[in-house]
Amino acid sequence: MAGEVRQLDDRKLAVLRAIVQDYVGTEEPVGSKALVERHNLGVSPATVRNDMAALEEEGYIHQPHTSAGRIPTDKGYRLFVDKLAEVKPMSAPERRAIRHFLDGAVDLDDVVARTVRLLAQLTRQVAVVQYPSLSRSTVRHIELVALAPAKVMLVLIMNTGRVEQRLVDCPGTVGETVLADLRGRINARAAGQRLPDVPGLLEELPGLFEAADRPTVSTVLATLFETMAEQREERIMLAGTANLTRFGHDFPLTIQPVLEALEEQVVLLRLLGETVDAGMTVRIGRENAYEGLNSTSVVSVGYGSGDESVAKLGVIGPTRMDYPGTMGAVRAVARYVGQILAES
Amino acid sequence: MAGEVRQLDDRKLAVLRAIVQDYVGTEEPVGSKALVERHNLGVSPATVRNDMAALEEEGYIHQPHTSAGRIPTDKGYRLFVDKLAEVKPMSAPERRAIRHFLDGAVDLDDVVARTVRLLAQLTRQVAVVQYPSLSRSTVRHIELVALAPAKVMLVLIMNTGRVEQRLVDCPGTVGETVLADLRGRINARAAGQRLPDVPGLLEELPGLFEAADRPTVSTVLATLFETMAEQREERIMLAGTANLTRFGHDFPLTIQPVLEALEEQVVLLRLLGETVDAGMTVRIGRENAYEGLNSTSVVSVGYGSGDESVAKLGVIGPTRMDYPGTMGAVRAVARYVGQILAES
DNA sequence: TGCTGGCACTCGTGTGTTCAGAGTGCCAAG
DNA sequence: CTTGGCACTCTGAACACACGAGTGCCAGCA
Repeated sequence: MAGEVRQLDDRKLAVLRAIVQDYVGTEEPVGSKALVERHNLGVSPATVRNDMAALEEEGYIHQPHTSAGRIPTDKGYRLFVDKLAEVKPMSAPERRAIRHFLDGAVDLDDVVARTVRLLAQLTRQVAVVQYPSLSRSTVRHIELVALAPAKVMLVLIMNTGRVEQRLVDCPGTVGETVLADLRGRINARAAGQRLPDVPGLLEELPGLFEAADRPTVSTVLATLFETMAEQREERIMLAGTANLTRFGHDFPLTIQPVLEALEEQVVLLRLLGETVDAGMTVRIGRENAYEGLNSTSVVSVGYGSGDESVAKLGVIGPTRMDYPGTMGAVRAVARYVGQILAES
Repeated sequence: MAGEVRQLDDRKLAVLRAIVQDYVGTEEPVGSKALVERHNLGVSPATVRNDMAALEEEGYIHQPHTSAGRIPTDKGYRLFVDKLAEVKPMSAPERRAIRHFLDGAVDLDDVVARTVRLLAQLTRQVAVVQYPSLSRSTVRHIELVALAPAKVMLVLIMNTGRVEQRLVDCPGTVGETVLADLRGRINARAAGQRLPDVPGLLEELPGLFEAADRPTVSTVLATLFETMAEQREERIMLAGTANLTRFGHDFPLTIQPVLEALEEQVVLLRLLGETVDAGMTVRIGRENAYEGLNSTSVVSVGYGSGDESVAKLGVIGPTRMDYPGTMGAVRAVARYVGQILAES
């Protein structure tokens, strides 16, 4: 079976590249003649036809019917992305525009909202941005406020600027001194720690209080842990669904499952979750686990303040998309969001 | 010009009603023959034709081309909704299902999320739910927490269960006693008041403090007012966009502007804002101010805990929709959400 | 060995025509 | 005012047909 992945010579690769580029541009099957006209390959259509036959043999392209041009397959796009395309850097004016647009953000919500819109606009596709994830972020401060004799408000502030609050009904009256003590101890241990580590660090805390106060302490802690756990089911923001209308000819069939997928936060989260931490991830067509997205490609990447990624963002579009341009836009936006987060 | 709105006799109205019902069901222009067959009108097709001619004359129906059936116009739907249709109450099992589904909600976000999903599912259309509006809601409690010598956290809790928080950078160090004093005075005046009224009530507050503390007090108040004002630009939740695929034949053209509208929170807010406070509002086709929604109808209603509405919800669908059913679902959901909010 | 031009063949698309059916408007009679 | 009848209109489906784009194959040439 050594021939399975036969070596393709340079010209065949060039032909594949040209096919992808043309098809992405015209949205129509591309034939040998048009190909040599538009790209100067230096050979005749007949030669190209031979190469095309070979490419089809290997499963990189495919023709809808005899006597039609060729269309790249998922496998063809894959090869294109892996070997034949380079991420197209944004132009200086584009970079400036991105920077400027994101700089205007006033808070975390606004950063995410602007990012997702920007990404949708730049790529003219559906953009998805995950809120900076709690499980990756660390505790900046935890505040406890007595609102009533047996009611405490719990506020959790994270390094990403995100704030979560919860009302706690305590089993008994809570003294201000106990509360202050608890607040101090919690912050001493938890501040600066990653959320998932916090429960372990606070385990022994109830034991340090008098028996009478223990139920209260436990209740507060339980709520705190619950808040952290709940929030790990993270939020996502979406934009550019109107771009789906430019999807293709066989509209309703393609678009409906996509719209359904987009409404399911869980699906989107899993989608982004598949992003490899290190670099940009491209999932093409059937490579996507969710079958509603089998005719789409997902380009995603992690972003974060500093060097580690706290969340992910990406775009969803037809497999027939401009990969270099899309990847360039996604990378650029991720980079700038990271900077913005680092600054604030 | 007395003839402009000529009186239509009962049978003509019955014919209009039948046309609307049939067209909504079949999505196809309805002719005189089919009409007498499906509804027992007790007259012949020829008679119906005469009535149809009259209805067309008055602008209630319209035929796409000669020798085609009739389609209701916006004006026809309007008459149907106003005079010919009754809101169709939900069945007992449906009501139970709604109740049960909403009862599972754990917090405000969850209530809104469940509501919007439920509404989309019940009506098989796009559902829109506005978060309980701050401008209508009242202050339950305002909390000030000293986080650092010159940093105060401001927490605003509303009767809807919504909580907003803001960090305040004070011009100078803030004493705990001053803070406690301020907290007390703010709550004494603002608690139970409607958000828009609060600034007026706290106007004179800085004057009650010593000159040294006034800058701090002013800063805190300014932030508080800002928070309230900012939040008045309210949030909206959306579901059921996948239902747009069932929109019609001439797909992309119709759906794109709708998707665009749905992405603009501002548009949606204005849309819901047009809801008349008292009862259910139905905007049909061109009655909608936003032209992207000219071929859709919007059914909306206010909801709230107790008797006054704190926010609005509704659905967006094709003008060719089942008005009685949709209105029934919208009304029922609004009612139950109100109950849930009142209970919690 | 590999490229090229030529050639026959395939097949989808667009155009034109026909035909049936649904629906209408009008009219005269009940 | 209602009804049955009738001639007319128009759409949509079905069909035929020609066109052209595109292919595969082959023989010749570097």
